[in-house]
Amino acid sequence: MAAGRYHHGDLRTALLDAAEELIREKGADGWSLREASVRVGVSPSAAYHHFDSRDSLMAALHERLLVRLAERLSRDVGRAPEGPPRVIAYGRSYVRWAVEEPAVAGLAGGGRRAAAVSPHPHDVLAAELDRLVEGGHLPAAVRPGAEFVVWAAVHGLARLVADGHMRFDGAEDVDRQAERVTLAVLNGLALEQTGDGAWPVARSPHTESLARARTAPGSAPASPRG
Amino acid sequence: MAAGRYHHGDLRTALLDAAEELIREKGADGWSLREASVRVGVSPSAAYHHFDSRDSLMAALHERLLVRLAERLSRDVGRAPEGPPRVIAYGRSYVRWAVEEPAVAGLAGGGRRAAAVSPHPHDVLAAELDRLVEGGHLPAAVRPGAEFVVWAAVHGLARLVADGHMRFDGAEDVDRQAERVTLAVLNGLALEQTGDGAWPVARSPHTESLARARTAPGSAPASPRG
DNA sequence: TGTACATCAGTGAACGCGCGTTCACTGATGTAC
DNA sequence: TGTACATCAGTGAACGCGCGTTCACTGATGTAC
Repeated sequence: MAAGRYHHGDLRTALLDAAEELIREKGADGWSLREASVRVGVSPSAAYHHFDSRDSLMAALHERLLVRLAERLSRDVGRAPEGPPRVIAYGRSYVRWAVEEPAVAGLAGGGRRAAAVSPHPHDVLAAELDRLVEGGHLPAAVRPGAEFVVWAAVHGLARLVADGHMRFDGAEDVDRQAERVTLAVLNGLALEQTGDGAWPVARSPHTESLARARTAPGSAPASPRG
Repeated sequence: MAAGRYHHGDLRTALLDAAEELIREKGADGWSLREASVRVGVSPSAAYHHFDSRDSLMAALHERLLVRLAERLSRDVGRAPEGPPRVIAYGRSYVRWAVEEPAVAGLAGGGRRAAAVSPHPHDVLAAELDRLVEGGHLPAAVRPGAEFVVWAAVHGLARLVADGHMRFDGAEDVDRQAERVTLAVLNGLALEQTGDGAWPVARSPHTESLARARTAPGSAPASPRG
């Protein structure tokens, strides 16, 4: 909209869109500030009124993608019936996303650390596992850290399929594999005999920023419930 | 060795070593033909007597890393007692590798497809699952495609830890998480009620090249048992 | 409603950089006789 | 054992490229009066 105007209107968003599009077309490293600028129809220096650097555009894009993934996951989980099927829907949704947008998912999975963003994929999964415990589908004793077990399994399948290391005949078979993996992990978790030492519980940039916000609520950079 | 000689002796290997070292230092994309050449002490054009292009050096390096991983996995699996502990050792070994060499593991896990190489990580895992069935630790009915379930789980943990998305206090906790994930998947697989439709079985570049070799044994580009 | 002016969000030329790759070349090696 | 010569594996200069970033600038916007 509004082509030919001197002021773009929402160049920040437009640049993020262009970068995302380029990533979709050419892979996670296939975009540049210059090319995104060209695509938006703006000079390469214009971006610097909205981002400090290429890296900070990247970080902003990463946050956007994370939120979008989380929204997609909640939507799909919300449509599933109560109990294990909800977590299975999570797995299916996560893997589908990676299959549909392999390069974008590669970015999101890359070496970049996520800010405290809301909604966050981790929170969506954690909430579902809590429900599973409440509903009596998962022993409370195995709950600590369980989201990191499910995440690992689901993420691994997503990446392997997205990178072409694992191939299936059609999207339905990918769905079924996602179901198999998620269900196996869920059933395996339910079987754990948890002694006193239990298992270690991972931390992630996201859980740590939540913990930080809990410790010093006033200075939280972005509240978990926006 | 033999510095100052006009002919290097084994420039091909030296370039692969330098590229690997650079990747270890600066990440999977942090190396260039030029910088590797400088490090070896050779002009940037010398590489072209050994590789067609930057990409073909990358492919050669990728093969080397895959073989090295497979050797490491077999070694660690071989040291474990019979039964499930062997597969758990596989998971632990795979994840340790990713933690110790995150950038290198990132390369190996990247968008690149593996050639038919021997030994291959897939074969090591598949053989262990076969043993599990033989030993009565896993129902034969769930065996088809089981390696792709275990692989997904283990690979996901490896990548998440390597990328800093999941953090633990020390290597021991990473080991334990690898054990937890692998064991959960194994137990979950054992519980599967397999109907007639069963689950889809994935293919990978490696399994496909094995299948190709089986179909036309004469023309196999690289035999699975060198 | 009209004007002055600060601020905002663009332009476009230029910078230095490191890259993969090519080319004509040359020094070292090894084989044939 | 010695020489001629093909082949192999280097050199180093040059290429064109696209990149992120900077700079002095200018056009558009919006606020104060």
